[in-house]
Amino acid sequence: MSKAYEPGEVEGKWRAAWSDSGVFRGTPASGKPPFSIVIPPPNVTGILTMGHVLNNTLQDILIRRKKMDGLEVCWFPGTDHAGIATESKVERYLRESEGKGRDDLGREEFIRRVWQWKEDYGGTIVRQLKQLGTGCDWSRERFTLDSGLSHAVRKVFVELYNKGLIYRGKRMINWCPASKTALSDEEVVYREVHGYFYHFSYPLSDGSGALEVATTRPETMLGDSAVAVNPDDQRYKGIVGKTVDLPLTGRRIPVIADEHADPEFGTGCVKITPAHDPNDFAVGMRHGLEVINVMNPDATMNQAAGEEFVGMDRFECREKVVEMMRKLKLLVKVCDHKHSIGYSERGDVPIEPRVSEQWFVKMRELADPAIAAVRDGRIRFHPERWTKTYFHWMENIKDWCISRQIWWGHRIPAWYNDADGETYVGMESPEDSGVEGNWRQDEDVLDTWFSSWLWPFSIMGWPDDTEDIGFFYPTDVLVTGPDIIFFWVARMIMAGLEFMGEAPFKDVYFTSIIRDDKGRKLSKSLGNSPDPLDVIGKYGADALRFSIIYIAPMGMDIFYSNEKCELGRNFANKLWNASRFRTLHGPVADGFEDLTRENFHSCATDEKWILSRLLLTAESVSRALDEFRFHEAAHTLYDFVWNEFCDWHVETAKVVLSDESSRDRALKIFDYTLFAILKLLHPFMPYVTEELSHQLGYVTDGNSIVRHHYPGAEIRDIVTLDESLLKGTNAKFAIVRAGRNIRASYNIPPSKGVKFIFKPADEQTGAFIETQTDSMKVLMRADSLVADSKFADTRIPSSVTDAGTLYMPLDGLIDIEAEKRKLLGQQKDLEAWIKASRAKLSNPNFTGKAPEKVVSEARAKLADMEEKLSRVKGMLTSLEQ
RNA sequence: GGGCGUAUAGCUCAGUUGGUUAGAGCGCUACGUUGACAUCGUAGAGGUCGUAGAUUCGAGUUCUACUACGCCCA
Repeated sequence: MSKAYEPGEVEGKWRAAWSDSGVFRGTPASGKPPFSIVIPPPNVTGILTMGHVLNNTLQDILIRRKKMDGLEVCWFPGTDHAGIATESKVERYLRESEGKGRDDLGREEFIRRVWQWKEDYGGTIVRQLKQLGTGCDWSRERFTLDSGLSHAVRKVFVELYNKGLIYRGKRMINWCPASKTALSDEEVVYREVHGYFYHFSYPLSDGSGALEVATTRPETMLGDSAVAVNPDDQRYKGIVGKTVDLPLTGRRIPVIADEHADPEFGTGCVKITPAHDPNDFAVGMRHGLEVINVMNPDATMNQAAGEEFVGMDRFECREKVVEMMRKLKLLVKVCDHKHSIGYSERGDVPIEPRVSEQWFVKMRELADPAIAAVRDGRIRFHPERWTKTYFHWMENIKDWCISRQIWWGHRIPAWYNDADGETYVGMESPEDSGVEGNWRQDEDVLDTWFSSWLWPFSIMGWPDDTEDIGFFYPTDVLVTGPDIIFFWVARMIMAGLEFMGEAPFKDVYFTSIIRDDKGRKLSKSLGNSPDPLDVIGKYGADALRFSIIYIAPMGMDIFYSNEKCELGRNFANKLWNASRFRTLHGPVADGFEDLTRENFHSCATDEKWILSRLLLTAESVSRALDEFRFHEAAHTLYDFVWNEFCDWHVETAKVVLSDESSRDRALKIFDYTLFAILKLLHPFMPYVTEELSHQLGYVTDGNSIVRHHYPGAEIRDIVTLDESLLKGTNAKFAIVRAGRNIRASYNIPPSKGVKFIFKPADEQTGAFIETQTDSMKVLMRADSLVADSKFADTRIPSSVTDAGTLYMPLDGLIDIEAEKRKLLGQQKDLEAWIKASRAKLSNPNFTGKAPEKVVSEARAKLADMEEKLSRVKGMLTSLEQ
């Protein structure tokens, strides 16, 4: 074995082996209980991000662990067509490469090009996921535009339409002028911006004065159809019913009374632009006002805005309007104003509220069962607090605008007969269904999420009654980011309940959000998103996986930097070298996997200790994983491997391994423990654990560690836990540390052997330590270590520990002052402790009200400390002489 | 404006149902390294747990208010 772990050489080999052996292929008829996960489908145009790394590592941990638990696991992978994102990305590409846009090519040709692009570049993220080591069932990979999934989309559309839950209507929607399509409310992101309040004066037509209105969007005045005042506003009592001459337009518009006008706000007069503001639209509906749309779909001004504004961009027009009003002396004032405005998530421009005819899903009816499913615990969120966000959204849910004015996606299965105004909605076209008439299909496609919300069952072949659905639906866990709780999680729950009659998953784990080490969100434009493939190249996939889980606390943001992967790399290397140590002692021990309780009883104390610690670690890891505390499981394993197995067991094993009479047993215990460690770590670090289990001979050629059982409570069938043994071993380690400490403070080189004398604090400890001197001598690099309960303090270097006092007699070598300083420090600490402890124990409230156990422990501890203090004082006295 | 979250060592974070004088990793300091590992070892320095109250025999942990920062919704 090489001196250091080289991930590059190992990863490709096992990736191919896992794929060739079909170890992750789910088999419905296996007779084992199922465990399934559907991947949150990444955008087909995307490349792997750190967010994907975290999310998919977590899923892989679940999958591999459940596989090792003996379940029939299946992880369904696939990609999402990502309508607007993909369409604009490919269009940009086409414009750059051949100077042609969407409209130059026409619908059919453009779609053909997008498919071509998808074939050429769309597999990138899938290849990258494989590099991460994900145990997906790639034979079941799906794409949201596959024919089966498209069939499911049409089926759902038709069913909901027939139930009256999908309707078409003219509503005010969020319009993205960049992508020129409608968006759902969820695709609008609000941003705080510095803007201005422009105060305009609108002259009353009868010449009796003017009304002052304020607006943040002067250009919309060209579409005003009224000025509203509050009906209770005394100031304007006599004015309601009059008209004003709308400047710049030559139009005359009414003054109306409506609750929408807030008397407290500004002048109490508000201009009403029904075509360009959702609130104004509602006012317009109430009062039957004209809806005057003054903009084109790209947010340039149209004919209705007036001849001199036609073709201007809305922001350019804003300046011109303000300038013209100023010249007319109708601009009263301009004030700074901070407010939040909606931006298109995709187009990154302010959205334009726009009245248009769109398709909607009525959500109320679908939401209620979905609320109930989370409320009654059929679905559990982790961390639980996300249910609050979920409930709040679900309880105030609005209808979902699902039509998009783009070409890449599922075309809406609705046809119109212009002759008679009929609408036909069906799985197939009216022609194919034998419906007479002259039909044209709706030009629009559906929101991408309208296919994503079916993912957990469309991926399994729905609406056909497939074997996969029977066995793997509902899935077990969903792992995703909290940022798509509305877009995806909530809607999937609704769809699952509506179409399958059963929630699509039982547990939802919301991942942390990854930020850079300065706390900023990772983004392409900031250039602060590390490429996971570079990281894998530099540190290895296992290092990246382990590090990111290790630093990802549940429900909190992660501050990530590539350097943090050193932790995982060093850990993989540590594991590698512990294994390398093992290979230097010969081949794998016979029957190492079948340890019995009899074997355990014949073990050395150090071996009993490591097996006991292994048992407790395995149980704790299993518990943590059951409760989705991945980060805690990673910490538990890291600490056990590094601080217990490597620091202590490997060192003590050197003693028993060098003795012929204990060597075979020692190898067997070592192999049992090391293999258990590799199995426990496998879900986190699949490559290095697979490699090492083969190199060490724990797993045979052609097999995989993932087919071996995940260690857990069954270790109790072998190990008998013994509190006094665990406690004694801790004392032993404390004494070893004390010995190393004395050596270090006197600069004794490791090559120089020394003698130690140990004076135990009590008989029990003394008896235990006497049985441990062989291994302790090695750990302390001592020529001799004797336990002597009668040893009298003298002027020699020493260290006072809870378990007893350790002396290192070395001719003529003692720094009296340093020893005294050390002891005086200890004395001070002990006296402070004892004082506080006595005060506590002399308080009748404490002894009377605290649990008996706490009081007796405090008394025992005080006695120990007093005993230790007397030893420290004794040492000091002897030094004074 | 409403909701959620966070605040513990220089940095990033652990800290179970309240019960020893609060821990880890990284960084830092000193020493060391011919046998698994310099991607390492041994030892060490470093914190009045955001502020102010309350409950309690006892609060990093529970409650209230406040401050700061972050996120979501309108």
